[in-house]
Amino acid sequence: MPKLERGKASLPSSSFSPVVVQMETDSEESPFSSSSSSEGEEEEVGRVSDDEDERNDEEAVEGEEEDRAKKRRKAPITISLKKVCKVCKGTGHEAGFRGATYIDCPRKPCFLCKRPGHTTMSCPHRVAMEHGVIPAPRRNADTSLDYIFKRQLKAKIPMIKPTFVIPDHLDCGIIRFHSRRVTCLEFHPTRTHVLLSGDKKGQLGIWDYGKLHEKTVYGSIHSCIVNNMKFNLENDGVLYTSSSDGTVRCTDLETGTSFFLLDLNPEGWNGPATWRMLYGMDINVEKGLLLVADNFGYLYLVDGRLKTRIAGPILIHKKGSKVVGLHCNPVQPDLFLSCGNDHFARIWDARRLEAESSLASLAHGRVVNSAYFSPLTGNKILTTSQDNRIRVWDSIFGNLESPSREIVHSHDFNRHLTPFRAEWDPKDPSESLAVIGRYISENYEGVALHPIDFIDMSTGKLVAEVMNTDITTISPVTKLHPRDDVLASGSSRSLFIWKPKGGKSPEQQLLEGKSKKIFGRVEKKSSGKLDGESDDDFDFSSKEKKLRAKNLEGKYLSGQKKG
DNA sequence: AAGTGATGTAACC
DNA sequence: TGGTTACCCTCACT
Repeated sequence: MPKLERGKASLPSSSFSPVVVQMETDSEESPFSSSSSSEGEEEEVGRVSDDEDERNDEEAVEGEEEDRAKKRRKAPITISLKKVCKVCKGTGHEAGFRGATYIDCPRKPCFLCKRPGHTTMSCPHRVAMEHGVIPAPRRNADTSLDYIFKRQLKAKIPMIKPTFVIPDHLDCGIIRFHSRRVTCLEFHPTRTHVLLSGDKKGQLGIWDYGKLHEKTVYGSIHSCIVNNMKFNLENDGVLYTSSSDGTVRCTDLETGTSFFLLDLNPEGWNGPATWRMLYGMDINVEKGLLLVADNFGYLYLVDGRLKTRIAGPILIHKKGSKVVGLHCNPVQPDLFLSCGNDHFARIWDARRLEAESSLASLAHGRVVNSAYFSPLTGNKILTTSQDNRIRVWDSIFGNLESPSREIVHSHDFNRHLTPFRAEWDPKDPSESLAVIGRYISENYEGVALHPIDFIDMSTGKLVAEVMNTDITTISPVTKLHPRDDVLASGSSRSLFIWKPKGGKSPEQQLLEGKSKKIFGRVEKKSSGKLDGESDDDFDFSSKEKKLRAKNLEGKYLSGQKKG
C-alpha cells in the first residue's frame, strides 16, 4: 500500500518555553503523591509540576480536566519525579497493569460499558459467566408480514433449543504463519479441513489443518489489507478477495494466479483523498453478482461471470465515510445489509437501488464493525459496534427502530487491531449462538488472557469463554466452520483451530509458520529464582514464565496427549 | 528491556 | 469546513 502522506508534526514555537527540569526534595513532596508505592521514584516527562495544580488533583472533576489541559499546553514543560496516571495525568492513582490485572483510571468512564461512575472492575456488565443485557424498551411489534413469515418458517425452527457444542479446546495452530496480522478467515466450502486467511500485507494463506503441515502463502495477491474473501459459487477453486488496495481479485487457489475483477485505483497513488479502498464484499447467490463498497460511502456491483462492473458508484452511506461491511440475505439475496463509519447499518433492496433508498437505517452509538443476517432464516440481524455493544434485531419485518437486545461486550479497540465482528454460528438451528473475540483481558491464573466469547444472543448470556495460556494475544478474527464443530481464530500473525473437548483430534500441535522461534519470549528460560512468588498479582513475569514453561513442555516436538 | 512505530477515528480548533 | 492532534489493556521489532 502506498504510504499515507503525513503532515510533519510542527510545534507552535511561540507557545512552548524551554524545558525546565524540576527536582523535588523530600520535604516538598505533596501529601497526595503515591506514598504506598514500595518502588523507587519514577520519572515522568512532560508533566507540569505546579503546586497549586497538584493540590487540586485529588478533587479534580472532569470539567476541570479540560481547563488544566489547556493550561498545560501553555505552561512551561518540566520534568516531575512524581508518579502520574498515564491516562488522566493526575496523581494519587495509576492506570495500568498490576500483574495480569488491569486497573482503570478512576476518573474516566468505565472502559467496558462507557458509563461514568465506576471502573471496569466493578462494572455491572463485567464479563462473567453471565453478560449484562440491556433489554429493549419495547418488544418488537409484529406486523402482518412478520406473522406470515413466522408461520412459514416456524416449522423449520426447532422448539427446543439445542445444547451448544463449543469448540473450546485448542487443537492446533501455526505460529507466525503470516508476516503481518491476520485480517480475515474463511473455511473452504467443500474441502473440509482447508482454512483460508488474509493479512494486512495483502497475502493469502491456505492451510489444510487436517494434514497440519500442508500450508501455502501466496505473497502477491494484493498490495495491502485483504478485507474480505468469498468463494466463486460455481467453482470453489476460485476465491474473490477485496482489499484496501482498491481491487477485487479473482484467485485460482491451486496455482495462486489472480486477476482483477475491479480496480478502483487505475491511476495509481495520488494521495489519500483519491485512493479508494474496498472493505465490505458479498455475493448475490442468485445473480452471481459481487457487491463491494469503498471508503467513500459507495457501492459497486460486479458481474462475476462477465467480469465487468455493472453498477456503481451508488452512495449508500454518508459521503466520504467508510463502508465496512456488506451481507446478502441468505433467503432473499436481493436484500442486503451494509454498515459503516457513519454509525449506521442499513437494509437495501438490490432491485431498487439508489442513494437514500434504504429500507431501514439502524442507528448505533459509534462505528459499526459488522452487520449480519442470521444464517438460516435471514430474519434476524446481528451487529457489532465500537460503542462496545453487540445488538440483535429479532425480526427484519418487525420494528427496526431499536434493537431487540443490546449486549455490552469489550471489543472497541481499533487502531492497531483488526476490527472485531460478532458472527452467527451457521450450525445453530435456533440462530442464537454468536462468537466474538474479546479485547479486554482477564486475569487467568496470573496471566492476562483475551478469551474468545460464545454468546447466546437470545438471552445475552455468555455461554463460553475460550482461551489457552499459549495464546496471550488478542483474537479479533474468528470463524466458525459451516458444518463441523470447529472454530478458527486469527491472533496477530498466527492461526489457531479449536475443537470441542473430547473431539477426535489426538494431539495438540503448534507449528512454526516462518521463524524458528516459538513464542519468542518463551525461549528465554526463567532464570532460577523467582522473587515474590507469593505475591500473586504483582509478579506477572515470573508467573507467566512458569505457566508457559509448564505448558510448552514437550508439546511442540512430540505433541501432547489430551487430558 | 524501555523505546518505537505502524495506524484509524473523533474531537478539537 | 479541513487540518491537526490525542489516544486506556497492541504487538513485534530494536
